[in-house]
Amino acid sequence: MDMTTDRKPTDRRKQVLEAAARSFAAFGYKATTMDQVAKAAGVGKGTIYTFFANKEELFEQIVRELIAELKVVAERTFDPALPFADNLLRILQQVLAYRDRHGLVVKLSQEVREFGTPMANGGLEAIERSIIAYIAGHVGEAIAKGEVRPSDPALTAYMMLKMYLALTAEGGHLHEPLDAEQVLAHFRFYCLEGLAVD
Amino acid sequence: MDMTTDRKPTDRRKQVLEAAARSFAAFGYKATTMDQVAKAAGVGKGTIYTFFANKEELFEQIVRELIAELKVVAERTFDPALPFADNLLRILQQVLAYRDRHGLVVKLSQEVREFGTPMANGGLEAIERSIIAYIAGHVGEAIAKGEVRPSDPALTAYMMLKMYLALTAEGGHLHEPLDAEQVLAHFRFYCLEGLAVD
DNA sequence: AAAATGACCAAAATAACAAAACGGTCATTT
DNA sequence: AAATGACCGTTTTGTTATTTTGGTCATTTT
Repeated sequence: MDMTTDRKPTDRRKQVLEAAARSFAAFGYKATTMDQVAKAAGVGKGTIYTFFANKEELFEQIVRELIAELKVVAERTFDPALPFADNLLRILQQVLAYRDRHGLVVKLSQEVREFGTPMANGGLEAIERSIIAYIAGHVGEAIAKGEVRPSDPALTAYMMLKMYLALTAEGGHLHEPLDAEQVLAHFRFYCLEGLAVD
Repeated sequence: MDMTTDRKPTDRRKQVLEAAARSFAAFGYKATTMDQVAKAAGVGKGTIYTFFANKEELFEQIVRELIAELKVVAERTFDPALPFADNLLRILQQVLAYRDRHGLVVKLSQEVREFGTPMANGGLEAIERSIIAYIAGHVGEAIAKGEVRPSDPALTAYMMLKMYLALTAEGGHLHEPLDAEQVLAHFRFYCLEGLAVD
């Protein structure tokens, strides 16, 4: 019997997790207090500590759940019938769009920019690492199938994410923003085809 | 007669510039005071304001000088006989190495990380923009000569810088550091040749 | 007369201190 | 046995006093 997924009449653990998820997304890591989470979850503060050793572990669990959601989005987007490049573009687009619309990620990004909260930064890095690891898996498969030239899958996945982000958000004031179509076209150009003449 | 380059027995303007350059490099923008610069330059504080309207203009002049130095390094590295790809790699390597060894850039980077000083950030962005603009010029020429496939030179230069930085510094904890040779090989692979199979 | 200066000022940064809020514990209650 | 909230040492925040800073300008120096 799995004690973590079990639905009791009053599932206090789930209540805590849901209240914490809402609070971290609304106020960020630093401004979320354990008293607040306890009140929102309708449990005593001490109860939280029967499930989670401390605030950090509670937060890490919330981040783990978000990463699992991202994986679901990615798996739903992946189509084995499509060529690697199309899957890559579709997955990057879907996963990053989901990520950027997710309240928790938006709030944590703001918190890192504004206060540099180490925990918030750690959470965002964990999310980024999981995206890279997921892409790296597909890159590895594509290499095995001979769809792309051999390389270190992890490094290639990292470079792809960085390039995609450079074309979309991060560029900021250094180049005028590109619409979705332009981003896809440029990503194909820079990352897949290369600049060299034939 | 050029009053700015003229060498008088006591060239106060130059004294101020040199003292300011040393101070900004040693203490950053915020922690450099005008009293300190005046003392180090051996002039009265009021004298600084006969040459520069305020602290910001003095700082901007120092940054302009650094950018000019970077341009000299780049021009010295550029070899018209070499193919575009080789020049690009050499220039990126030389310019970024010079930049990263320059006390002012190192200190300003630390200041931005630690305090987010807007002026320090603005200075670093000006340096980055000037590097991109310089590379863009060479990209434009390479396109005209048919050495690389057509594209927006400014965007391409921006992407090249981002990729190079992703392979060297910025990667940080997300991939193990690569030595100079590996960086060059990977940069060629990702940026110039592309991932697509022939 | 022109250039240079440093005492001076309002505004901003910092230090010092008091008060409030925080994460985490545990004796007590349910 | 599970849940709780009053409680505790520590950290964070709010407040005020003090210092420092960028910039000016009447005076001095050249």
